[in-house]
Amino acid sequence: MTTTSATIRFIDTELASAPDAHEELLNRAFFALSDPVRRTILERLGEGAFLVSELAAPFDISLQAISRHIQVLVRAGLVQQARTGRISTCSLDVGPMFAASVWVNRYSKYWQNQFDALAAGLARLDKEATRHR
Amino acid sequence: MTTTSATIRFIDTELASAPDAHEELLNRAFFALSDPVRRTILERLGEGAFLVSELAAPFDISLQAISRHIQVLVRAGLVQQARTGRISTCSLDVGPMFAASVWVNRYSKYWQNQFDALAAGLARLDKEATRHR
DNA sequence: TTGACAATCAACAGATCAGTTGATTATAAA
DNA sequence: TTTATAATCAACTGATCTGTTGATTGTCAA
Repeated sequence: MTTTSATIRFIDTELASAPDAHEELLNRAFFALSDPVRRTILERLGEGAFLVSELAAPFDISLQAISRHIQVLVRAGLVQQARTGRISTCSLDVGPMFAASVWVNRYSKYWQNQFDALAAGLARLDKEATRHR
Repeated sequence: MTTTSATIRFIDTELASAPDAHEELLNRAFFALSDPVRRTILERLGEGAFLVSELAAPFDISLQAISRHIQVLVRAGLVQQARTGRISTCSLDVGPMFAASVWVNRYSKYWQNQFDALAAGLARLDKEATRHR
């Protein structure tokens, strides 16, 4: 390593003091994942660390726009930035992605038995409809 | 079953004709998941089928707002609605959620070796920095 | 020192989002 | 038939998103 680099970690005091910080991070993680440009950036970062300008190169939009996309990813905790002088190295932090995966995967069990749940729900609604009659 | 019910499936012709329909569905699924109200609705639907008014009851916002939240979920393919008369039964469709899970879980392998990737990326950047010198 | 480069900041325009209230449609009940 | 209910539609407001261009900061190179 030629230069010391201070890792920039996003510290959101408002977020840290909130009672449901985890939920807010889920909001940001899912929102960050809802844009194809940001997903492509994440895919790229899966291969290793890249500069902002390198990440921006494949896209037709301005460097400033890409910089702000990266800021969204940083605020979601998905990406870390380490500035060394004038360059900023971006790398993946899959922690929040793991949290998103955990949330989504709670539904995988319903994948096989959703018909049972649907049937049960319909039966309950039928009973309610009868009660109203 | 007391009444025949026509299952309403969202057919987006613009989406169907697009070359990257799958990517657009991912956009919508992740965006739909980025709101805590919509996630709560999905959690509830994991237990079975519910009416729109039942889903709206726990929230402090208007029924119209909840109705539009559900529309977002339907457009993402996460929820199906079956109208029988004046009532609309909502149920879960975990297909797009499964797709989102697949996308996210591609990164689980980087969870263990991200340090190697980061190290490799930094080494490459070091080489590039040397080349520029 | 001067100039080029990486990256971010700032201000703006257009689009979308999330909530509201009021009107409307369609069914069930009195 | 009249009335109440379930749900959506329509129009509006304030906030947020995404892109742009122009200016600014900080570092490296000539």
